[in-house]
Amino acid sequence: MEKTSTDAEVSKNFIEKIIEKDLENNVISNGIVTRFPPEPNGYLHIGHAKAISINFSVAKKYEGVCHLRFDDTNPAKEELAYMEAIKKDISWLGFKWEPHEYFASDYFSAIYDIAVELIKQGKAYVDTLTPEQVREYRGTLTQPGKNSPDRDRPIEENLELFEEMRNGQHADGTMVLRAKIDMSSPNLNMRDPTLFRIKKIDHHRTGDTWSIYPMYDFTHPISDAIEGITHSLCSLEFEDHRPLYDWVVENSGLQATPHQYEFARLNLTYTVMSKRLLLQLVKEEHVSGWDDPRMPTLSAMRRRGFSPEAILDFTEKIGVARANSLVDYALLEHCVREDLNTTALRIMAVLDPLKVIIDNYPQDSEEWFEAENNPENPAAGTRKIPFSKVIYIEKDDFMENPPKKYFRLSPGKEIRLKHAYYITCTGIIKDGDQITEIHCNYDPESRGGSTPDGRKVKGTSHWVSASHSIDCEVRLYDRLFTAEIPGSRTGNFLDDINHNSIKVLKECKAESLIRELASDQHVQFLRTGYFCIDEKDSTPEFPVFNRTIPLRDSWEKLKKKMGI
RNA sequence: UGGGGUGUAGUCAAGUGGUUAAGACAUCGGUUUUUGGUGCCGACAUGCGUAGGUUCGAAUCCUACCGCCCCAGCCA
Repeated sequence: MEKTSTDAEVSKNFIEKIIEKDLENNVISNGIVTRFPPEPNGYLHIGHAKAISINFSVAKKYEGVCHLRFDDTNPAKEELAYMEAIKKDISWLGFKWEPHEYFASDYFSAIYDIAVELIKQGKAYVDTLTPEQVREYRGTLTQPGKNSPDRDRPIEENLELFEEMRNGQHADGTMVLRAKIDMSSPNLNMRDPTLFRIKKIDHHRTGDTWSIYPMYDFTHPISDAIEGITHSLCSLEFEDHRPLYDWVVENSGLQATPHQYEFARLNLTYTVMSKRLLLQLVKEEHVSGWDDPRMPTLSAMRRRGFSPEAILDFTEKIGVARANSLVDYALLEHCVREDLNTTALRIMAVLDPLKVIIDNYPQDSEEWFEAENNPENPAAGTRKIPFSKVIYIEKDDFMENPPKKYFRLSPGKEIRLKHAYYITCTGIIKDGDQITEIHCNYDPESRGGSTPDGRKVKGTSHWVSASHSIDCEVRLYDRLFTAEIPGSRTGNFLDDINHNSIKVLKECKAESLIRELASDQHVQFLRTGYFCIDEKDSTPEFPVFNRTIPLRDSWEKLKKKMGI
C-alpha cells in the first residue's frame, strides 16, 4: 500500500500517540479523561484556546470526557466573576463539560487529610523558617540546599502544629507544611516543597472554613487522581514539576495514577499573552478593557467578530509539539478569512463616501436590483437593493489623475456598479482641492451589470443609494503592536504599541439591512472586509461595526510596489 | 558552572534506518472572476543546529560540540 495520504490521514500529535499506546496496552480502565484547569484570576485568551482545544478534542476523539476544573487554591488572587466569563468563553468555543464541573476547593478537606497522613508517615513536616530563611536553605541552581532545623520535628508535634495552622492559631507566613523529599535534589521542586501555607482570608467558595490553603503542586495531582484524570496535559514550564506530581500521586494513597504530559504553549507574533501584560494594557488604558477588540482574549475576539470555528481551526493548524514556537499572526488571519468567506452575508457599505450624481438617470425614479447574499453559498439566497440618481461610492474608488493599472473610476472612464449599471465619469465638482461630488452617465443597456455587446469593464465598485442608505459608524482595527515580539528591542513592550491600531469612521453609509442584523451575524462589506455589530456600543438608530479583518488587497500591494 | 527540555524552509509542523524530506501559513508567478475578494495552477529545504562516526544506505543510530527555552513563590 502506498503512502498516498488522503485527507483522512492526518498525522497524529505526540499526545495522541501516547494515548493510543496507553489504550493499546490496556492501562486505561475507564476511558480517557482530561481536564482544563483554569485559575479564575483573569480572562481566557487565544493561548488558552489552544489548551482547551487540545484537552477537549483529544477527549472527544478517544470517546472520553474532559472536565472543567477551576484551580481555585489561592483566594488572594481569584474572583468569582472570572468563573462566569471563563465558562462563557469555553461554551462559545463550542465545548461542553457538564456534568463535569469541579473546583479544586471541593477537595480541600481530602487534601488536608492526605497531608495529615503524610505527616503520620514522616513524609511531611511543619517548618517555622521564615520565607527568607526557606529561600536561603533551598540552595541555588548549582548548590544543594540544606535541611531545615524543623525537618526532624517529631510526628506528634507536626500533627499538633498543623492542626493549629488549620485552626488559625498562627499568623500568615509563620509556618508552612512541607514535604520531606530531598534538599539536595538537582530539581529545586523536590527540595522539600511547600504543601500548605497559612492565608487567613476568605475563599470565594469555602468562605472562612480554611485558614490554610494547599499549593498547586500538592493540589493538582490529588485533584487529578480524585477525578480519575488519565492524561493531565499542561504547558512546558511544568516539566520540572512532574517528579513532584508523581511523588504526590504515589504518596497520596489514592488509587488512580494520572500522568502529566507537557506541550509548548502558544506564542503569537504581534501580541502579548501574559496575564500580567494584558492586565497592564487594561489598567493603563492602552485599550478600553479586556474585551477591547484588539486584545487577544477570547471575549475580545468574539466582540471583534472572530468565529469560534476559525479559532478552533487555528488551534488545529498550529499543531501540538514540545518545541517553543512563535506562530505567525497571519495564520490566525487566514483561518478567520477562510471561515468568514463561506459564512458572511455580503452587504454594500461605503466607509468613506463620495457623492455621485448620475445625470442621465431620471430624477425621481428608483429601481431594485437583486444581489446575492453569498457567492460562495447560493443557498444563502438573494436580496433586493435600491438604486437611484444619487449614490455614494468609496473615495478610494475615484482618482482624477489615475496611475497605471488603476482601473477604478476616473474622468472619462467606465466602471461597473456591482449588481447595477455601468457608469462613465463626465465631470468633477471641487471645493478648492477637495472633490465634493462627481457626475456620471449610466448605460441603460448595462442593467444588472453586463451589456448585450459584452464589452469588458475592468473595475467594479460597491455603492449605496444616497436616499436609501443608513448612517453608521465603523471601527477599523489593526494589530496592537508593530513588532513581532513586543518589547524585544527595548525591553518594554509598550514601546512597540501601534498607535494607529484603531481608526473610527463615523460617516459611513450602508444598506438599510444593517438595522436588522443579529448581534452575532458576520457580514462582509463588499470589497472591504469582514465586520460585525459591536455588541456594546451599537444601537438600532446608529449601528456601530467592528472590522474583524480586511479582505486581502492586492491593489494595495501593487501600489506599494509601484511606489504610490 | 546543577537539573530538565528543545533545534527540519521566513513561520508552524510531519517524518522514528531505504519516501522525490508531507501538509499549512507567508512570499512570488500565472489563471478565472460582476468583490483588485474567492477559486484554480505553479514556484519555494541536493537539505534536517555543527562536526565526526556506524551503515550498502542516516533528518532518523552513536559521540562531541553549539544555540535557544524553563527552574532558586508561602503564584499557578
